[in-house]
Amino acid sequence: MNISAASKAAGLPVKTVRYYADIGLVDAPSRSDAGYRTYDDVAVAKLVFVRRSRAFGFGIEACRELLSLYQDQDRTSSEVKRIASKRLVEIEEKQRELQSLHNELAHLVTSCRGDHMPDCPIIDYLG
Amino acid sequence: MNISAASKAAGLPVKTVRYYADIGLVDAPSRSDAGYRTYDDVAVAKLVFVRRSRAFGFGIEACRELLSLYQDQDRTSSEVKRIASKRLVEIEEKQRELQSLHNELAHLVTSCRGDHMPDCPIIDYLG
DNA sequence: TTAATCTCTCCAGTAACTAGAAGGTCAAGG
DNA sequence: CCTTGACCTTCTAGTTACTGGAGAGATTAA
Repeated sequence: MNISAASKAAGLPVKTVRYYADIGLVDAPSRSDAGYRTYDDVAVAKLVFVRRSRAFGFGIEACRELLSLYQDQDRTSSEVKRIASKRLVEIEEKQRELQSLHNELAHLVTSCRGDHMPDCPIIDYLG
Repeated sequence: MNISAASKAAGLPVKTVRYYADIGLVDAPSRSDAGYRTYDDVAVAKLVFVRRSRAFGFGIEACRELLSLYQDQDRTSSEVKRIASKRLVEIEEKQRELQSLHNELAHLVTSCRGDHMPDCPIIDYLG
């Protein structure tokens, strides 16, 4: 498989596939005589794993840890759970943050008449 | 006022105060004989305005627009409301995204036993 | 053969700062 | 007068996770 086939199979842009090997997140693929990267199903599976992990918002370093656990037959589920729980806490923190932003901003937007006059509670609040 | 006093008054790091002038978000301050930046209350008020806008998650370009409306006696509140509403929509989109992430991840974390065994629904889901 | 489509590497840019280095300035104390 | 420490200056580079593009070589189909 050349890179574009692997890219399609993994659901990642070609550039990203190359990037993940560049930073050592996945193994550097073997090369054809012409220097083309060649991928097999195992390599693609790892790329898919990373894509799904990234979709949960895990950072590259967390993906690195998860991927290593994925490949480790002797892993314990507690290690995985610890990493996932940490991400969950981050998500919850972000949710609270956004909720509070939303409350405030929604209030301001509602109270702004949005007409041709300059008076505006949003600007007043910011200034 | 030198930069550190302005920074404290505005509630922004010194580096950020310099940065905002570098990118033309706020006016370049006047300089003392020695080349020190000097700030007055008006300049500080604008920095505070930017800090509050950024706290709502407005991007630099949005801050630029808001700041210009702030200083424009002939603004209409509808322009302000349009920008704020746009941000509100972004926040809501992000909230939905996080909610769905949270649902999925919380489910996985709950169903993972987190013990010394390798079996793990989180890893299974990712792989 | 030739044109289209891959692929390669390398460089630069994105958002919004932040860290640090090297060096000039200022006010207070001895 | 001198020093010490806090402050200021500019400049470069790093952060996250890619993404875009240039220039050049490889492969494939007609």
